[in-house]
Amino acid sequence: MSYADVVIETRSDNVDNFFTYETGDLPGLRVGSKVIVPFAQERAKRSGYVFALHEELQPELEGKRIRRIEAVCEEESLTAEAIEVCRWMRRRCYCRYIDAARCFAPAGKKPKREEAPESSGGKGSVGALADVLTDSANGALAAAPLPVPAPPLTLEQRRAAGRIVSAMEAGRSEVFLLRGVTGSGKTEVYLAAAEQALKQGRRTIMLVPEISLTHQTVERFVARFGAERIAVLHSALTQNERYREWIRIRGGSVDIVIGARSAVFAPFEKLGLLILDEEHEGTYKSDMSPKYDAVEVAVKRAKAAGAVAVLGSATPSIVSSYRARQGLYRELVLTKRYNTTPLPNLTVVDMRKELAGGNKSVFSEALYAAMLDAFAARKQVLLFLNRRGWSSFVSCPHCGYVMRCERCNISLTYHKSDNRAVCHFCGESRAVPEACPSCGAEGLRYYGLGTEQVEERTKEAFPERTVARMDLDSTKTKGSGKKILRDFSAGRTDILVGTQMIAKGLDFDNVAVVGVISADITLNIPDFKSPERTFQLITQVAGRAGRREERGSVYVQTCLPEHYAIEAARSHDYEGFYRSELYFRETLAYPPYTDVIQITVFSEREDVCAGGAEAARRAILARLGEAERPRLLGPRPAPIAKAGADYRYHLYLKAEAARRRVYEAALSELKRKINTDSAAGYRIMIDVNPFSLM
DNA sequence: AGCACGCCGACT
DNA sequence: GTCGGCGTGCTC
Repeated sequence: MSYADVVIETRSDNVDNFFTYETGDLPGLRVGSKVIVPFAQERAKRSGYVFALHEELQPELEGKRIRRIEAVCEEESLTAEAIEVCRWMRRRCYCRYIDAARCFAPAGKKPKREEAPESSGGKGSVGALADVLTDSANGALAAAPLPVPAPPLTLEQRRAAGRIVSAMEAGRSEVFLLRGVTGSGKTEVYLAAAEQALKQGRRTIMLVPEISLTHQTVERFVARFGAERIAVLHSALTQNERYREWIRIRGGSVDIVIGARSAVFAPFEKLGLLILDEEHEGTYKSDMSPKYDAVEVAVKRAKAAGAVAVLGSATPSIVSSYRARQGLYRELVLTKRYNTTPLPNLTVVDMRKELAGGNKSVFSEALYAAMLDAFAARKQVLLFLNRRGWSSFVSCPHCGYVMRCERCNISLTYHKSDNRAVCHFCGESRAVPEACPSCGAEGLRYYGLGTEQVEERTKEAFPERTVARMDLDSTKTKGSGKKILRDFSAGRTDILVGTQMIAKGLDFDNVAVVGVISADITLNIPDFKSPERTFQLITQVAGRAGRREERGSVYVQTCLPEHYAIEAARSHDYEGFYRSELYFRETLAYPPYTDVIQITVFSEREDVCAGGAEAARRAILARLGEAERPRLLGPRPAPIAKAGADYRYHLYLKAEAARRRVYEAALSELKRKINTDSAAGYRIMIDVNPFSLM
């Protein structure tokens, strides 16, 4: 007799194990098969996935009723390699088998009625792709692009591509970390690798942080390989289109999938290559359950599929660089800019000195002068500030009262456009009171800069120039973001003020000056990743200055000019930054030396929640030992994100990377115990290395 | 005794 | 999650 271990489709937290069924003599049944099975006393049949096959019945099941698999659904079945990744995801993400399997399962809904088969591709691929490209900022579009041959590569590019290609030729499953300064031609290396995969009859997954900001990369893949064999997965696809694309990819008529985070689960059978562009980007971390990191999934999937992974960035994450230097990844470096444009000249301006010298304006003297020069030369200027709104907090100058969100306990940002104080965490807003609610004094004051205010100050300082602003608020209506970028690209705007939205991926030809209005905002966020983010953001936004043969200039305004992140960004010194940062990470027990595990306890009742969090803390110490005490932080109440949400408490555990399995065993057991205890009144969630510690 | 209701736990 | 089993307690 032959048996299959099946993971059943269910929403319940209680059911996260294998159920053994007789296979009967179903043709095509294998690990990964989607199957239809009877379950419990239910009338309706359930679906599930085969995780293992065996000939002998497990001894503990002797005497139990063993039922039979009713059918196999071949067209929605997964690969054995996907199942292997699911087993890993369950441990790493503290999710259930079925949650991991659902990531690999067809996205979207099966169309109700089968439509007549469309000729080549269908709207899901080429048509929708054209939509994305025509909507793009620069408007360039490729209707039926003809394959473009590869341009000659530089020596560095050839070397990097050569090492990837030879690993692929030899069938070695390796991970490459490709560090290349902005403009060094990483995309050509990706294309060379994809060409090799194609030559070997294997498929490629290309991940980008956000599809709408990466149309240029997409266009180059389409130009090189043609649209018919490429599927672009993007948010504009409908549920039906999504399903059709999944089937099309699985059916083998696609060689290359390009998409955001979730495309890492694309249902390829002969996967040969995974590319992650801008691998340091936070968008690779899922914000929904299961909270996977697409970089980790890609590395795991490459190993399971015997494929090669290429992680590319100008500023690789500290974790990835560390792994490379531990020998887990091969490091490839591109130091020269493709078109020999020199790196921009970066000046750090000490804003304390400006203030001491009587300059209270938004612009340092140096930035102001550089802007005047740029305009004289008919050039454009980008001004970057990573905070939207008018001012970062509203405070009483008499007693120090600060307006805070009642639910989230974070300070409210004043937005002048709608004259309200807004919580950037939950979105709630309030009018600013006439008098201080604390001491009764009249006249609350606005402190700290936001893009709204920078825009207004810029208009005041340069009244003869046109100024536009691009941030979450100015791009809320559909198409407005694209219009802002089009106007700037076409030269109809002289100055573009914006948040990190303007730092990424966009290529402008005529920008001579980039001003970072205040680098301190990102630097002062109380999160261990803030120096890393600051270094990456400055490096990225600096990459927008100067194109072609002209050298751009960048002015970084800060009150902390001696900070190592600022200093390293100034001298384009990735190595120096890496060394300093690694030292702090080791001293303070942060990644890559540990995993920061966020444990969220939630309940309808605050006292139950607080009690549950305390109980969880004690259970962790009991299970993992008192030695963990200094690595276990909290519990403390979490900011509440949305109306009607449960009360939430956070615990953080800095878990030694070397003992990962020990933590996985202990915490998954704890989670299961609590979440299946119907009397507990609270539940827990676990997020490994969360995007933010808020 | 007969039945409604709610909680518990198994589901292969 | 879902359903049946079973214990409790009310009603006839």
